[in-house]
Amino acid sequence: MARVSADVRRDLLVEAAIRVMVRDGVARTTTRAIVAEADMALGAFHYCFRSKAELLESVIEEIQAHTVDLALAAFEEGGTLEDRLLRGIRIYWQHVLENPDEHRVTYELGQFALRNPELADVARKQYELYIASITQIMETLSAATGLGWTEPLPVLARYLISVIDGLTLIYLNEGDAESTLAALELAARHVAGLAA
Amino acid sequence: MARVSADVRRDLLVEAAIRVMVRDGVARTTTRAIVAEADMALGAFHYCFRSKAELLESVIEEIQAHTVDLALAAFEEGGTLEDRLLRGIRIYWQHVLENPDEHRVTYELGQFALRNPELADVARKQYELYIASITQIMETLSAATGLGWTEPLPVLARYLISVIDGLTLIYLNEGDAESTLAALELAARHVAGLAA
DNA sequence: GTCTATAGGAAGATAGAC
DNA sequence: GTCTATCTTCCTATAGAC
Repeated sequence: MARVSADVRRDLLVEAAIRVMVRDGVARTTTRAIVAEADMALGAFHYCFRSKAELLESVIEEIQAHTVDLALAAFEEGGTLEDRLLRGIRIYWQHVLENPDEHRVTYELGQFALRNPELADVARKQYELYIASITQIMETLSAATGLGWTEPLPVLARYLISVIDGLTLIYLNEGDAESTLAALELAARHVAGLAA
Repeated sequence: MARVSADVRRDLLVEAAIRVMVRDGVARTTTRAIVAEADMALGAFHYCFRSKAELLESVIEEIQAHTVDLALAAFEEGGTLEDRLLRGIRIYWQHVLENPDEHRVTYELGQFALRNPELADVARKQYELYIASITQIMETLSAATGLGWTEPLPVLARYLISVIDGLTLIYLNEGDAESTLAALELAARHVAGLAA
């Protein structure tokens, strides 16, 4: 590859890594597979990143930003609180149906990071960010509709994330899209009923 | 090690593998680490199991049986439907608090298995078994209290599993035991309210 | 059945010519 | 900055003596 700044190569490698992860799984995403996907020489890897862990940190941050942006966008627009909640859930669900492997990577990366001392902090921050984002969404929803929540927000936020996470995981493992979506909507209506 | 039948060695290796997984994670559970934990020679591995995948299959089945037994036991004994549901949830939660790494292994194994062609079937069956077990528990609960469910059982079963799975995952990643248990009880009471 | 020794390969990381 | 060649380590699996 002709002369390209190391900064640009960093981005190219992060994107290539994500493609490999989505296609082959995190465990098979080796430095060799990444540089092959990015069409670079193996040696290029280590003057762009000090180590593989450093690349993974960038990958996690990239996916994080992408996910949070998607989530915030999904709950935009008006309607009753229940409408907005249901609409957000359906947009999310559509994304899962269309990109199941992308979501699988999220879980794999989380677990991989937690087992790696160099990445454990990043993994914990990932979840904290998700919780903060959902909390923010729920605050926006209640403010926009003038309602309050009958349960503490930290509890509601964890409840909603867990349902979304858990149902996604079930769907990825078992594949019954219909029952899973029905369960998701059941939970969304439950949460909507907790606003008063 | 003195002369021991290959069958006994199989069991010893499965148990050793589980200990290593709980301690070090699935990714670091190599054949070498397993035989070391079981205090056997490396060569012993391959006249007990044809391959590492064959051992992993046994590990998954062992953990499966153990988990289902625990779940069924947790929902025994009498009381109202809500009492029994809450009691079962709390017994489960106690187990998570006391054995977090054991639960982490469940998720890791599931994902590892799904990415491995030789184990993908086993992984799918694992989830089907969990769904069937929860379905059975919910049928027992409604029969014992003379109530029916206002939502289809396949939906309720997936909902309950997802909340349990999702909240466990959040707790393992983030560690707020209090909010997580509160969210778990919120879901349990919601489910109890769906019986009529 | 049981062990030691080793094959055969893939991983992350580096050295050093250009 | 860029590449090829290579170091070192660790993996699964097997061969073959006892």
